[in-house]
Amino acid sequence: MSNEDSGKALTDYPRPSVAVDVAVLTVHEETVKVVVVPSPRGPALPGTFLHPGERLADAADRALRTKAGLGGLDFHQIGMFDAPDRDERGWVLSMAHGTAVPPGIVESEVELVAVVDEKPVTSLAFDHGAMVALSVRDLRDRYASSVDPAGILGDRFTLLELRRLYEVVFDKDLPKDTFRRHVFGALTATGETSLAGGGRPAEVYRRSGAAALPESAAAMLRS
Amino acid sequence: MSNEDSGKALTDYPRPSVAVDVAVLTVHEETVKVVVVPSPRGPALPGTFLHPGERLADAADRALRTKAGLGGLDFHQIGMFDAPDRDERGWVLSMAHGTAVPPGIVESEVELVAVVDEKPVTSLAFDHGAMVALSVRDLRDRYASSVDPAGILGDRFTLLELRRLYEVVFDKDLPKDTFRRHVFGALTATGETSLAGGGRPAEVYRRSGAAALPESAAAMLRS
DNA sequence: CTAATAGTGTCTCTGAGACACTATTTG
DNA sequence: CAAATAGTGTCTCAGAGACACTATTAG
Repeated sequence: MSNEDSGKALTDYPRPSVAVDVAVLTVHEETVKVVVVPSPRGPALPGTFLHPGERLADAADRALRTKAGLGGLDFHQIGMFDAPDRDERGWVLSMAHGTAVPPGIVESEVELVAVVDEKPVTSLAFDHGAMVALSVRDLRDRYASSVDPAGILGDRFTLLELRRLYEVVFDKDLPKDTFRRHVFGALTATGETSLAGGGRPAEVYRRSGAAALPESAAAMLRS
Repeated sequence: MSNEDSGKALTDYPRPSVAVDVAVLTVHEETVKVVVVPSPRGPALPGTFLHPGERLADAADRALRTKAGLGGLDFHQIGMFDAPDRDERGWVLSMAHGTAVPPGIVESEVELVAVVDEKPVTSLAFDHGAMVALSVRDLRDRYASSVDPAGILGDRFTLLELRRLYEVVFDKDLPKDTFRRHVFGALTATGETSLAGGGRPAEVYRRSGAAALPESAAAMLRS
């Protein structure tokens, strides 16, 4: 905020309602998907109004718990959507948040909508489609500088699983040997192996610490 | 926003005041600086309360015009600051915005505070110091992918001027030949020359179109 | 054995960075 | 002329990407 508006007191202006909406992204069946919930205007992102004195991230958490059965995620602010006519019910600002989760923790009755080319394939209520688009870009930015920071794969995974995840997130094929050399420094081998592939067992890795990727990895991922 | 909160109407909740604050960055005398204005709590970013039905960017523009004599800039949302106790006068959320300007357009009576290591050297009111820090990071992100997108140098400049600007923004020395090869593709020669240096005249360039930099430039700039 | 997948040695070629040389001005 | 700055040719070395080979499983 600021110094006061030359004599205007805080209460002099009508205030907007402030809401939060959350784009919960995941990767399932080789596709980026987003959690949506039913609303009178069709599928929408889970959201809620901010309660008095509440933090935005707490409101986001509350919305996710009550509407999608998801709790304890960490949110990123994506952008404040402030078109005065974005909600016919009145003046409502909404802070869009983004997060990502492993597909397994989304309950089966929660609906997932595929996201292709940064756009949900089903059109969403309000300006929620634009929120999803920005969330996907944010996801890419974060995945370009760190190995699976949202833990979509959980804490143990093979290089094949990791590469498939990155191919879906960045929507491009990635060569296995080059990919391996780019991410290897950010991983720690667990000693375990996985036979999921059907051929030679794959080493199982976990993220090392922050799992930071070199700048060169971002160049590879963004083409 | 979202589907309504199960029966709660829009007016049922007390609403926060919503403010905007703007970190106007510039580069002057080899230093990143930020525009501050006086406030009862000491130097603060220019800001104001959002008027009914107003867009955040319009409020930001209004704050800058009335408090710093700057208009028509383009703003980037930096983050919503929402600590319930961030303003003792009440519950005030503030959307921090960032922008950058050529030093020449800042009127001489407007105060500039140097920003070192992403922190203003003078402590600012409220959480404005944190807003400045985030704005500097945003500035770096934007300058890493495009040539002087905010036009701090105006539309014509020599490579020396451009390199000095980037050295200040990224706080590191940049080799002249390597720097030149990284940015050259994003520039168009004007045919004019500048004698500002005192030696051989320097070619004057302008940004070509979007002036997008290659990914490799980001790697150089971020070390 | 074959098929399938995992992992790596190695080659090539690009290009980033360093160095130094040439070019063009002022005094 | 010397001094200062601008611009570039060239060398080297790292490393990205491609290819192909070896490794380890199942059947």
